[in-house]
This record gives sequence, C-alpha cells and structure tokens, in this order.
Amino acid sequence: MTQPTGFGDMLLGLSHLIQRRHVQICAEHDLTPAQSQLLCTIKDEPRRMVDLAAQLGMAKPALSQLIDRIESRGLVRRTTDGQDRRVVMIHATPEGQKIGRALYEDVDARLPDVLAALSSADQERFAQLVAAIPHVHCPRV
Amino acid sequence: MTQPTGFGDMLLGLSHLIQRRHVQICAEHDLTPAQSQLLCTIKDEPRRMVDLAAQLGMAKPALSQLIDRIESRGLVRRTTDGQDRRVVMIHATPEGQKIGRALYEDVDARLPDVLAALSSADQERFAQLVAAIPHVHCPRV
DNA sequence: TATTGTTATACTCTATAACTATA
DNA sequence: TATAGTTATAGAGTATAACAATA
Repeated sequence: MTQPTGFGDMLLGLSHLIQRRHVQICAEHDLTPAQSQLLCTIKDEPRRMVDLAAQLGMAKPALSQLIDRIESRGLVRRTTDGQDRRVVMIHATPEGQKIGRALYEDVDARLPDVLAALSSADQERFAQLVAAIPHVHCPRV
Repeated sequence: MTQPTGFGDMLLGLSHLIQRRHVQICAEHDLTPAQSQLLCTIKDEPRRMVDLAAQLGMAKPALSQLIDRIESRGLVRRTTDGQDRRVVMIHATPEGQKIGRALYEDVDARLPDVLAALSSADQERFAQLVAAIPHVHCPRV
C-alpha cells in the first residue's frame, strides 16, 4: 500500500478528465473519439483491416462499421491493391488526411491542458513518469 | 513547449490503459463502467436525479435510461420520499449496495495495477502529481 | 413560468455469430 | 482448412426535442 486511499478513484478521475478534453477537441473537428483515432492512425499510411483492428483494440466487425460511417463522409477509402485479394487497405482521402493531421496536432497541443494547474516542472515530471509506463504509446493513436 | 512531442498522445494512451483496466474490473462484477460509476456514487447515500446527472456528467434522459437498466437488475430503486413530489431519489438496494462497495474497493485496489512497471517511489510521485490536479476527485465516482 | 423527470427518437460504438471470398 | 472481411443482430451509452407533473 504505497498509494493513499482513493488512488484508484483518482486515476479514474484523471482518465475522465483526459477523455472529456479529447471529446471536446475531436468535436471541434466534427469527429467522435473513435473516428479521430482511426483517422489519426491512417493519416500518413494505409493499413489493413486486421492490423487496424489490433492496433485500435477492437473486433473486426466493429471496425468495419466504424469505417462504413467515416467512409460515407468521404474521409476514408477502401482499396484492394494487394496481391492477396482478401485484404482491404484503408486509406485516408486527401480531405481525411488534412483533417487527421490537423486533429493530431491539435490533440497533441491541447490535450495537456488538463495539467494546466501543475507547474511547468511538475508537468515535466508527470510527462517523464507517464513515458515510463509500458504500452502507453503503442495500442492506440 | 515543456512537453516532448507526442505528449498528448501519451496522455490518451494513459487514459486508455486506465479505461481498459476499469472495464476489466467492472466486468468481473458483471457491470459496465457507467453502471459501476452510478452504483459507486449512490452506494452509501441516495441521490436526486438532477444531482446524479450533474455529478456523472451526463444529460437527464441518458441517466434515466441508465437507471432503467440497472433498476431492472434489482440493484437500484427509485423512490419519491421528498416533500417536493417532482423529485426522484435513487437508492441502492441491499444487493446493489453490497456490489457497489465491493466494486469500489476492488477498483481502488487494482486499478493502480496499470502503474505496476513504475518503482514504488515513482508511483508515489505519480500519485502526488495526480492528486494536485483539480477536479480529479469531484466529477465522478 | 421554472424545475424535475420521463418518453420518443436517433445515432455511435461495440460484441457475437454467421456468412462470403480468397488462400 | 485457415484467414480477411462483411452482414446480421443486439445491446449499451448518449444526445436532443417534446412531454407530464409539480412547484
């Protein structure tokens, strides 16, 4: 028991802060968080469905439908350019690419607002601690 | 720019780690995160719909339906014991109370698992930094 | 008229099972 | 037979608008 009582709660609270801020920023770009993560993931290079599903941590049918919705808005395109004709590649359209890149930068710049109350030094300490947690980078955008 | 590039991403990654762990723990108690938060909030004392909605950060209709679902499982009860007959109080049933308390303790004990890779000293530092962020406590469970 | 809560409706997200097409 | 992806179906969560009851 190194943590004070209520630490689990505090972590949940922190997570909600981050999520709410993310929803806000995504909404300004007219996207949901799920759509935003998809778009950010493929903004620079296309991916296969299977790989995307693994990276985003969702089942294939869920991804298929997420792509249906965002494809119908013209931000994403399905192609089958591989030699394996079972494979579907997901590309960002030019507009999707533009939105994805702008959103990515915006999130990176403004999500840390949730830490605004901490001093610069504390924010830096926080960043270093978070960076030391495994899997904070990989599984999503 | 005190943070390294990608810090927004890292915060998102951290949030997802926490969320996934929360989903796991809640699932072991046969609840979704939303149901779990509702139950934890009213586990010790009843609340009015309006106050619950504000505390959980959701609109009244959404809360109404969340309560419909969890009430149909017998974990929650609506009463109108106030002098203001418009007000509906949400209570945990004895079973709901039992589950809510067990879940709360479980979350508090096991959610910090996501930080397992950090040293004890670093976990403590992390906890202190998080505790210094305003609104980490209040808005939810 | 303002407040409390519900109903109606619709959309996103996600899961599982069954399916098609290709390898 | 195994893999990639889709379709079908269902349920949770949430939002807005319209409504009913009470103050």
